[in-house]
Parts: sequence; structure tokens; C-alpha cells
Amino acid sequence: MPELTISNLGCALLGLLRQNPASGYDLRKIFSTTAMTTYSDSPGAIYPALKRLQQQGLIRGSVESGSGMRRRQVFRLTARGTAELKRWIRRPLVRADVIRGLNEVMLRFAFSEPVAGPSASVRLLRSLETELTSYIPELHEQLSAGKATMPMSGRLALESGIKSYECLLQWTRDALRTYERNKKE
Amino acid sequence: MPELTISNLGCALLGLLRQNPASGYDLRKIFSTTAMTTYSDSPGAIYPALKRLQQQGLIRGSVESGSGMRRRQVFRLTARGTAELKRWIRRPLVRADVIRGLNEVMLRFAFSEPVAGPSASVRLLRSLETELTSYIPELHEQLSAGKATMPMSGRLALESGIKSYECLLQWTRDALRTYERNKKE
DNA sequence: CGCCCCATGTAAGACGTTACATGATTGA
DNA sequence: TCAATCATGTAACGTCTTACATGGGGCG
Repeated sequence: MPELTISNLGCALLGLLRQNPASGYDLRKIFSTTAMTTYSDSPGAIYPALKRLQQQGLIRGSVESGSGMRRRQVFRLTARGTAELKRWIRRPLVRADVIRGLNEVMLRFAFSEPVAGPSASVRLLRSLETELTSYIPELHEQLSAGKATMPMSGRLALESGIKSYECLLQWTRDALRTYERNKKE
Repeated sequence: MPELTISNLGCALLGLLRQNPASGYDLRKIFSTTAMTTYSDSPGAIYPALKRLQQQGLIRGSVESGSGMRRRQVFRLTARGTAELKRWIRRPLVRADVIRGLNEVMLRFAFSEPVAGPSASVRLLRSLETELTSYIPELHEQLSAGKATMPMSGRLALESGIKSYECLLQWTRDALRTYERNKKE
């Protein structure tokens, strides 16, 4: 099997389609009305992405066209699509994922439980905890190193970044505790 | 004057070059070693971006090549570059900026004070506060609406997003207080 | 002499953005 | 019937990614 490359948007689509079969238009609405607004709801992004996924054999579309009904094409995951989604979620987490692709990490986590089971969710959380724990002190060093030369707004901006990572770390630990509690019951 | 479009990376470069004239290589090092790692340090991104900025007349490069020295080209902002940077920072903040381009907003804020003065920093913070204050309740509604149907990991992911915005709002207010205090002194 | 770092670039390809285009159906 | 919404797509364009390419200089 050739190694597939799936765009960020593609992965989001796979995850959503696993939950519920949907048309391109349905997916656009999800992106434009829910917290997933971080993804583009433009037809120029979604329809080509769906086409690519279908060409890769990850989803399959079936045209619904009863009379008195608008033509629409509903997509579903194939077995390969499910497998690929699982692989994406299970991919080991490296620092670059956390720094440059946090959105993607959170998306992977959001889909993790139903797709790959709670153990995958926990694995993701643990890696995230590890990466954050090693990264945050480095940011603190940068802050104290640049304190003298940076303008106040620059310093504040850096502090904002640090705080957001610290907040995320706290959330990560809370989430881990939630899973621990859940396991025991 | 034709309306210029400058990429996100381009704005980051402008902001950095205003602080200190630098070569492409210097800039790459900044991106690879500091908290600005969110931006690409790849030559394939930076050198073309610098070329574009120069063609737009926003920066000007001068080749330094003494003997016993490697050839390197140092870039500086032009007057137009400074003006354009200022315009970018002052651009009114809309919700889409906050949801899809928070990184860019923070970058604008980081550069705001030395480039456009503390009043611009405060304006940015106030807009940010407004947008966050109206957005966060909507996220809470989505959470309680989907509570029943969402898998735990999905719910947690949404909670993470909410928390990060709440954390940011708190930072925004702290930062505003910092500026208030500073003004009085 | 060979290797690594400095320093600059280019080329192919993938992806998203913006804008345009089409046609059917619902509802006022 | 006219506008809005449903529903799908395409085309041009800009930008980033990845990978490759080139050469000089320091250093062992």
C-alpha cells in the first residue's frame, strides 16, 4: 500500500464522516456553525478534499436523487478510511506537533475515543503532557532572557503563549484524571 | 497605491526587520530557535517571502561582501514598509481573526507597541476582550447542547478550547491593567 | 582533504482562498 | 415570480512544504 498523505482538512472530514455519513454541504454547515470553524467551510476546499479522499479509496459517495429531491451525494468511510483514520490518531506525538499543529492534535484527540478506544486517548494525553512539560521551561527561559530587551507588548505576548501552554497542561492532567476515574468504574 | 497583500510570514518578517536589520539566514535562525517557531524556518518559505517584500518596496536588501567574509544580504524596512506594518497592526479586529488567526493577532500585538504606540496595543486588547466575551458563551452553549451525543474525548476537546479562550481573556484583562498602570506613572 | 556550518536560492507539488458558475427547490 | 437556500462544482492564484542545488569558509 502506498503511503497516503492526507491534509488536515481531510482528516477532519474522515473523522466527521465516521460519526455520520454526510454530504459536502452537510460538512460545510458543520464547519460554519460549530466550534470546528477553525476549518474552512468554503466549497473550494471541501469538494476537492472529498474528491481526493474518494480517489484514495478512503470514502465512498453515493448519489441520492429521489424525485422531488435535490441531488446530493452522501459520503461514507470505507474500511481503508477507518484504518487510515485510526493510524492518524495513533501516530506518535512529537514536539513539532504540539508547537505548530496543536489544532490537529486536539482534533486527533477529539476523535480518538470512538475510533481507537480510550487507551489511544490516554496515550495522546500522556505524550502531550510529556511534550508540554519539557517545552514550558524553555519558554520561561526565553522570557527571562529577553526581559530587558523586549518591548512590553512583546513580553506580554510571550507570556500569553506561556500561559496558554500552562493552561493546556493543566487541562491535560485533568483529562487524564477523568480517564483514570472512568476506568475504575 | 495598490492594495498590498502580505502573507502572515511576510508580516512576521516585517516586524522582525523593523527591530533589527537582518539577513534571510538570521531570520531563519530566529524562527528555528525562539518562541516564533510557529513560523517556518525553511529557506523555501523565507527567501521567496523576502523577495516579494522587496518587490513590493517594503524592504530593501544590501549585499555585504567584504573579503574574508561570506556573501550575505541584509534587509531593512523602507518607509513604506514601516507604514504597511503599522496599517497591519491597526487593522480592526473581527471575530474571524480571533477564531482562525489567533497567532496572527498575537503577533500583531507583540509588535504593536514599538511600531504603533501603546494606544494601538490597548486598542487591540480591547477588541480582543470584546470578541472573546461574546464568543465564549456560544462555545458553552455548544458544549451543553452536545453533551449527550458527544464522545467523552470530543467533549473534553471542546472544553479544552473553551478553557484556552477563557485563559486568553484573563490574560487580556491582565494586560489591559498593566497598560493602565503604566499610563499613570 | 573532508566535513560541517554559513548563506542563498530554485523547482515541483499540494493545498487553501477567492471568486465565479450552475441549476434545482422552497417559500413569500 | 422572485429571492433565498440547497447543493455542487471549477479556475486562477498565492503560498507553504519538501527536496534539491550551489559554493565559500572554518576546522580538525
